[in-house]
Amino acid sequence: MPLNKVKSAEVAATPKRQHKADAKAAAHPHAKPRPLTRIQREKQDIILEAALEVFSVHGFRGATIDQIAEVAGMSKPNLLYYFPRKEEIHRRLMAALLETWLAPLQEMNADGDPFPEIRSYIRRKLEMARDYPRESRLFANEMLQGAPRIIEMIEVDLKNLVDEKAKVLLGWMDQGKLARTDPYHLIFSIWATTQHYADFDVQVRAVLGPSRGGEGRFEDAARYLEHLFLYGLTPRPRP
Amino acid sequence: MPLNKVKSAEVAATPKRQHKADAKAAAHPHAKPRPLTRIQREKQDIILEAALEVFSVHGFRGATIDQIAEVAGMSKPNLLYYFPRKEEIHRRLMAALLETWLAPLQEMNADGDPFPEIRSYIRRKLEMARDYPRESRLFANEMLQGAPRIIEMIEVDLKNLVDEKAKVLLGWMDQGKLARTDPYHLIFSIWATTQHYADFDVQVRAVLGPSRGGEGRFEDAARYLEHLFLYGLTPRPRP
DNA sequence: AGAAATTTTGACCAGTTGGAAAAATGTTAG
DNA sequence: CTAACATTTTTCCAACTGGTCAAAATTTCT
Repeated sequence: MPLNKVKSAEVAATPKRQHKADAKAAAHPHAKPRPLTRIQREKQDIILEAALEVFSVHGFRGATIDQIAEVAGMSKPNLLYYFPRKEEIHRRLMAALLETWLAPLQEMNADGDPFPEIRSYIRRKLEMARDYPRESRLFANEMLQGAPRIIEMIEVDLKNLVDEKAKVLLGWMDQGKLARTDPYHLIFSIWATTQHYADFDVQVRAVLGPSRGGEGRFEDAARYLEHLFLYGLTPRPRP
Repeated sequence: MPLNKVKSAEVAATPKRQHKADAKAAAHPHAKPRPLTRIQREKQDIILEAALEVFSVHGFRGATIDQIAEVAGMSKPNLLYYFPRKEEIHRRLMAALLETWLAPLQEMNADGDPFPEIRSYIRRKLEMARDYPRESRLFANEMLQGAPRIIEMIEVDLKNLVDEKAKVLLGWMDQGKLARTDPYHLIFSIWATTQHYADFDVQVRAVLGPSRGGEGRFEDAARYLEHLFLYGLTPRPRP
C-alpha cells in the first residue's frame, strides 16, 4: 500500500459532484487521453502564466480564480473548463517549478574544480532570481506555508539531489580544494543569498535607493557574493 | 498636507458606514482616548498573538478573521470589538515587528571591532530566526507581496539605519580591519542567510533529514556562517 | 457545406468572508 | 445597589468565492 494519499480513505461526507473530466476518466480508466488541441495548449499556457503572476504574490489561499481569470483575459467558467479546480493549476505550476529549480544544482559537476563550479552555480541562481522572480516567490510562498503541496518532492527529489551534491563538496574538501565546512549549510547559504534578490526585491531596491537600485544591483550582488564565498570578510594583504 | 493617506480623497463609491470607534474619533478629534482597560490590553495581546500565527502562514489576503478569532478563542464579532478591521490587526503587528526587526542591526557598534560586531550580529539574527520564526515569516510574506503596507517604513526607517551602518562598515574597511566589499550587499547576505532558517524551515529540515534536522541545526548553521563570513571557502593551510 | 466536437458564455448556487447592529450580559465607581 | 460603562453574543447582510450546468457560439473534421 502506498504510504501517501491515505486521505482517500476518508469517508466523503459531502458527495461532491465530480468534474466532467474526472468522471470520464473514472468511467474508463484505460481510455487513452485525447491529445491536447492547439487551443488547449495555448490557453493552458496563458492560464498558467496568469496563475504564476497571482499565486506568486498572494499564495495559494490568498489568490482567487477570478483574479487569475482576469489576468488571463478570460471568464472564470472558461478558465475552469481548462483546469477543473484551483488546486490543479497550482499543482501544475509547482511541478514545472521544481524541475526548473533543481536544474542549476544538478549542473554542478564533481569532475570540475570547486571554485569555478560553485561560482557558476551562484551565477546561475542569481540569474534565476533576476529573470524568474515570480517563480522564486511562488516557491517562497509555498515554503512559508510549510510546503503542504510539495513536501514529498522536497523530502525525496530535492533531498536526494542535495545529498549527492553534498558528497561532491565533501570530496573537494577531502582533496583540500575547498575549506572544510558543512556542505549542507553551504548549499543553504547559496540558496538564501541568491533568492533573496527575488523574494525581498522591494526591500533591496528600497534600501539601495534609486541610485544603486537599478538593474546594476545584480552585477553588484554577483561581485559581492563571489568575494564572500571565496574569501569571506577577512582583509587580505594587497599584492 | 501629509504625503500618505492620499487615498482618503477618493470618492467613496459605496458610502460604507463607519465603525463606532472611527465615528467617535471623528466627532471629537481632540477627545483624549480613554486609557485601555486591563481586559482590553490582555485581549488585544491574545488577538495579536493569534493573528501572528495565521498571517505568518497565509499572508494578509489568505488569512481570515474567523481563523484568527478561532485561534484566539473568541467569536468573530468579539474580536472585531477590539480591532475594528482586519487591516488594523495587521498594521499593529507590522509596526511592532519592524521595531523588533531593526533592533539587532542597531546594536552594531562603530566603536567595536568589526569581527566581534559582525559575528554577534549574525548570532542575534540567527537567534531571532530560531526563537521568532513566525515574525520572520510574517515579514517575508509582506515582502513577497511587495510590502504594500510597510513600504514607507522600509524606505525611510530601514533605509536610514542601513545607510548608517553601511558607513560604519565602510569605516572599518578604510581602517583595513575588514575586506573591502559592498557594505549593503554584505548586510543583505546576513539577512538572507539567517532568515532562511526561519522562512525555509521546512526545506532545511527536510533536506537535513531526521538525523541532523533537530535543534542542533541552528548551532551548525551558526558555526558554518561564522566560517563563511570570516574566511569564505578558500582552504587555509593548517597551523 | 454540414455534422460533430470543442470552446465560450451567462445564469446560477452554496458556502465563506468582512463587517454592522442590537440586544444581552458583565463590571465597576459612586 | 444601581447607573454607566465595558464586553460578549446573536442575528444579520452584502460581497466574494470556488464551482456547476445547460445552452450558445465557434472550430474542426469529413
